[in-house]
Amino acid sequence: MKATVPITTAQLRSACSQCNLLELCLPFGMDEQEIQRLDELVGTRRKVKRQQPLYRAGDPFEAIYAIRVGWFKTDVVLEDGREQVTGFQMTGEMLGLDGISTETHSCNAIALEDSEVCVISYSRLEELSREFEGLQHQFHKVMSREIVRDHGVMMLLGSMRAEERLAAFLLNLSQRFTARGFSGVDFHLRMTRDEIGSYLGLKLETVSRAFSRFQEEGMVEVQQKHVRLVDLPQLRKLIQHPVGR
Amino acid sequence: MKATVPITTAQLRSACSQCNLLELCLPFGMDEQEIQRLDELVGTRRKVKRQQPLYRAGDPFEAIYAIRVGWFKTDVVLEDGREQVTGFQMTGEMLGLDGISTETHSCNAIALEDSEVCVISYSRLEELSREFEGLQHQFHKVMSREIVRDHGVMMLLGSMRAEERLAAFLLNLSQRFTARGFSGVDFHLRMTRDEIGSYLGLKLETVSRAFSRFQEEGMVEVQQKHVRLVDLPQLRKLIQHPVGR
DNA sequence: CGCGAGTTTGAAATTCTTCAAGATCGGTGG
DNA sequence: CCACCGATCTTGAAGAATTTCAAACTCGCG
Repeated sequence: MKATVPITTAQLRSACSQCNLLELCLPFGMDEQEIQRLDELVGTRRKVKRQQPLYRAGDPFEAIYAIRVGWFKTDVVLEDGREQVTGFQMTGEMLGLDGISTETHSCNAIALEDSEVCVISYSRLEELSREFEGLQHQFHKVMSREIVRDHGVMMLLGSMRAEERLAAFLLNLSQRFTARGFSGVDFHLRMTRDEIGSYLGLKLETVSRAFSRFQEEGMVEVQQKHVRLVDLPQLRKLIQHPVGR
Repeated sequence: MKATVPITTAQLRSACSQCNLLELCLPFGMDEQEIQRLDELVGTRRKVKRQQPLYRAGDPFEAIYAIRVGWFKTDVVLEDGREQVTGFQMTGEMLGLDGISTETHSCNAIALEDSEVCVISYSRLEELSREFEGLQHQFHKVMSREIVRDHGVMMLLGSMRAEERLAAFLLNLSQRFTARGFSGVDFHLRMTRDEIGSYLGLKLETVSRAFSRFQEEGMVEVQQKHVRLVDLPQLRKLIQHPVGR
């Protein structure tokens, strides 16, 4: 664990105008001047240690969050303890949109590794997006994208079998890593088999077996959390032409 | 099939200010004067016959829709023909939010019975919601509610077994019928077993069997599409205390 | 009255889960 | 530096849930 380096307030304040996540984040589509105004929107950053919550179901909703560095999972927990992971979020992605509807967060957001987020005051965001068409539009797109993503997950959970689900999951990660300039064929999973299983509606053993089968078939190389996608086309085929249906 | 009655343009134009769906729809939270301005937002209504699409995946996105009367399903279809129903929408609910993100609809919206929707120009909605805080806020809530709903469906698909899924589905319908002033214990399903199955990630036979079991246990009375929920508490218990886990 | 779409039911097949036992990894302390 | 620990992961075998296949039934409608 790194020692915490004291930082000044100035450092704590984010500058959207200088952030390299610009195109992935809210400011996309705004002009330079507008983006400068955005700096007032993002009040502070916040660090969240591995396994710690950024927010919890039931917390009052005040802000949404843009991930600067790190990984999170969001999950919903039933009374009887069953957990459903509803998503994994990485650098450049948004968290907290679930809270707008009831002004209370409806899921937990937990850091999968030491992470840092930009805190975006929701009331300020609404104000500013009444002023800037570009911001408004981009924000709506971000919300809509989340809805579309969720439909994809429903497809996965409702219509695919175990190996297809895992293949789809890996391809999705691959695409997101690529979009952020990381390798899309060689990466490190931040989540456990159990968490993947929860997300995919499978038991951890089933996830593990699917990984093993992929490895046997020479599609991926897996060593615990490290994954190498050796045969992307084959993985894609797996989804489009599922065996035996 | 009813004969199409000729209607005047005046009738075709919706008047939000006079609509009895006010509290269920976008205008919620706006004052009277603001709502009058809304009338310019909703250009026209549109009738959609049973089995006909309101929009299809790939269609350019221009408007969102508020259902005045009727029922729809939204679905995503994979290349190999597998269909995943992503939702069932009834009177007072919104359709089309999926299109904002890419300016192209990402799913199909099909009428389950002869229906009628208010067509809400999206660009006008963005304009007006820059002007009216109440409208803006309500619109954001509607989108966020959709996200929360989707998380609920993921929970259902990922963590529940067949009978729990059906129970949750029936309770959800019950609650929505009640919210609209219809009976929440005695209603007519607009969708087939196959569509329910697709939504719940089950085969139609499994849905049918679950219905039969509920009937045997005296929780519901089913006759084809007609459903009577005889023992709501028992149905609720089924979700919270699933058997054998 | 019969047709067809939609539904129900049974029995066999399949997929996934459960239970159980080891294996592996990263980190910790002697 | 190495042995050990807990957490995580893998693998096998048995069991359970769901699907598949097949056949019969029901109901509204022409």
